[in-house]
Amino acid sequence: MTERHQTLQSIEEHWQAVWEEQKLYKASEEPDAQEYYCLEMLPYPSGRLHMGHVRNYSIGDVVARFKRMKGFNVLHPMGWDAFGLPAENAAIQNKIPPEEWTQRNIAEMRAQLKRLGFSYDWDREIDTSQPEYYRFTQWLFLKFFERGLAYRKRATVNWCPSCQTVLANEQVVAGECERCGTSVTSKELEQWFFRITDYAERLLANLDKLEGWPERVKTMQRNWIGRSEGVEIRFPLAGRDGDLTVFTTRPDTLYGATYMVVAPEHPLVPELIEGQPHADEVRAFVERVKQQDEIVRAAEDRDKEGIDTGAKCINPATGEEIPIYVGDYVLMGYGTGAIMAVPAHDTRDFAFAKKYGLPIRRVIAPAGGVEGELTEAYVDEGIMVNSGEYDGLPSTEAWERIADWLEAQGLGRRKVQYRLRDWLISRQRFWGAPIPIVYCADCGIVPVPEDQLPVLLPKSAHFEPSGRSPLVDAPEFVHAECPRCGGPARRETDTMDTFVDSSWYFLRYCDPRNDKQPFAREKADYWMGVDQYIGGVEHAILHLMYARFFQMVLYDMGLVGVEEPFVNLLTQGMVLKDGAKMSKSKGNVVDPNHIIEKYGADTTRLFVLFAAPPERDLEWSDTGVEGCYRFLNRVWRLAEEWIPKVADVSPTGPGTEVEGPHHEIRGLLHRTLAKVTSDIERFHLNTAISAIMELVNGVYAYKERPDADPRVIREILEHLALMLAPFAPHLAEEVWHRMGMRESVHRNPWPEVDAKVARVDEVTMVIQVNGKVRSRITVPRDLDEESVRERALSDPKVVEQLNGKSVKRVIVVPGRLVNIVVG
RNA sequence: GCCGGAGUGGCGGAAUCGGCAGACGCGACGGACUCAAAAUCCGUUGAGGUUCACCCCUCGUGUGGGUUCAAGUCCCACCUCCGGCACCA
Repeated sequence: MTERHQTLQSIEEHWQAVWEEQKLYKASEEPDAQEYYCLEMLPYPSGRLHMGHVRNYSIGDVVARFKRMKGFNVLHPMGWDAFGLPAENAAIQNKIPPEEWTQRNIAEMRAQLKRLGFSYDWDREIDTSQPEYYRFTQWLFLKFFERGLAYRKRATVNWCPSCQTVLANEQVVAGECERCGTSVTSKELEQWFFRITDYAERLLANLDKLEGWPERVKTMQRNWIGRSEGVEIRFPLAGRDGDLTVFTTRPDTLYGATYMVVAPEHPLVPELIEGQPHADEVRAFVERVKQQDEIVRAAEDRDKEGIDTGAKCINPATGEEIPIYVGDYVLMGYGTGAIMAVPAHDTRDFAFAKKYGLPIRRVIAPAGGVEGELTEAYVDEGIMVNSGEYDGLPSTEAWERIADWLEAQGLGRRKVQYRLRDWLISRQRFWGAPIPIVYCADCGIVPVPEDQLPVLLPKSAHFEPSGRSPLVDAPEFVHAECPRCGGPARRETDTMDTFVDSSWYFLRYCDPRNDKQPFAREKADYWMGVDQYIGGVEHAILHLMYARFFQMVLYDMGLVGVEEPFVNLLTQGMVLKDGAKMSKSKGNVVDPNHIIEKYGADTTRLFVLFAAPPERDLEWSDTGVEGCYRFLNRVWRLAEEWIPKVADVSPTGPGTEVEGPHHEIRGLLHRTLAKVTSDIERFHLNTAISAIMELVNGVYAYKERPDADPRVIREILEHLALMLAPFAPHLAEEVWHRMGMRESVHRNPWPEVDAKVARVDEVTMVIQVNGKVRSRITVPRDLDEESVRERALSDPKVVEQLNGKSVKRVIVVPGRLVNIVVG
């Protein structure tokens, strides 16, 4: 093993050097060529690549190399999502500046990517933490600000006590910090937001147009956006002015609203309890609920709690006075923070009404009629009852009629409600793009003028976590001059969420060295949208929705010509070991470096492509890697043995006729080529590889024939190099050159299938009797149905099976099977 | 609870349209080469049955029904696992 291993190693490093020197993968805008933008999600420079990266980038590299050979002008870039917390944590722990730590990691990981031989255009490499990049992140912030899409407000926000910063809703997963897993608490703070909710409808509607996206991801985004149609209804307060507005998706149940519930944080609460006998108790309850953790309050099977405010309002449909409760199951963050409670037809209201002895009135009867007392809420559609003039109507119709009536009375209006919240983008951290804003005592919030960008991060800062940005303690950063009045001013010390950086990087790749603009429109027009985007499904909501939002805003600003950034999306599965995701805490991490060292880049890549289809999770297997290594060596030995013998031979090809076994092996070659081509196109990379393996197995048998035709073997070797090029680029290149080729195999066009050669002349057809396989016959491919039928019926095994029974029916599937139905 | 995806040999996985279930790889077993081993090459390998002299039979794709000449694939009901959302009114 060691000697051969040495050879493969030196092959890889040799070709990597050659490719780099020749800038083989450099992309430029060529108006006449068909462009293809192949993009993989850029990594965070955490230190070293993990197997998930290797898998992601191996898949992308197959696509890029294949499309290049197919004649496309391919853009295949790579860069670094280099801002982020780990760098700052490293600074705190090891006293290394974040910049230095980050650059060190980038250097390491870049070397790993190069060692794996991925076909990136390194001249387009970007680093989001460099001023050349983040000045335009800041520029885009200013544009958002100009358009009213970036704004500041005081709000209850998610706070991660460990990261010491606020988080966007999307970054809270099951009540925990997406990054570190710490339970998230809430804080009331003044923060910067992006008005993504303005785009909720478009973000949702456009999903239907994204035919190249997995249904799964689209569903996740739809759920996240959470559109629902309903009516906002004003309930007049009893015995005083004012009213309480609620949002409901069930106006048809209005007659069944027997009480109201408001969120503890609802602004009307103090007013409602003013002068009420139990005001102090209500106040105490509200305080207690507010203290509770978000997660505790949102916990699944938690008993709902509430208290009567003493205030009442009037149900506009029935004219009844109904009580107003404060309840912990109503959230201030959704709708109006108040609900009309219909216990008969809502499970939550039902539980609450039971607990506090509130009236339950059925207003919708199931189709089968009403029997007995309600034991649980009836939430389905039905026929209206106890609803005045609407009785007897189907509830769906009453929905519309009641909504009409409310609108006519000025008591309500139809409304579309979204679950999506605005994107909280400010972070109380150092290692991010500073928000380009200055606070002036006289002028207020003043944007930094474009010509003063970038707002640079100071060279040094104190990184002890304090719950506020380390920038606060960097006086040279904080002290500023007001751009408007020239007076003393204070610079914004929060930095931007790193998801802002990665929401437009794919545009920067189109024009990465532009120092005047984020990118030139014509370059973006040439390359965008991304023809194939590849990454982990964990970004289904976060990154993929933010990036879509950015693209839409930029589209509205006229900076780009397409509304959606990613035409086709492939979400790759995780890399598992022993059935679990690789993680340091489980101690099941396989370091790509070790595998590359032991087997080389080609083997490493081949294994992650072969062991599972890209979309599925991949179970790591050491012996599986061995198998791939064996296969590549098998190819290598075949080449070593035969290249000397075919050096001066011209290969068989279009127009050459060979017969018998020679024709057969050529047939296998061309059928393999057809399968590999279509398999790559539909991302069945594992079966593409297995097809090549089968071909190699076939050639191993063929080459042992005393009459093996060198011309045929030459044709096979050439095609083998071409087919392997996307999967094992180094070995393919070596074999290719050893056959005397001058140009790179990666510059060669993808070969064409010779359909005539690929076609099989004889096919084996299965003969079934009553659906059970009883025999097989070999027939000429195009034999007509009648003859097939005759041959099948006269087959000895079939005759034996028929044995006097009468043939009722014969089904012939051309080229496949015959089914004889007997009685 | 709602939404999405998946259940196939000892293991990873194949099977474009409803048409030979288990391609390819791993593992295992047997053989060749070798003084021996490694490497390599060649075979066998779903389970059970049968004089496996390679012929043949039965069963078999999570479970139970169904449609069909024919079902891993389509339909109905259910079970298990994974992912997302979850007091969203």
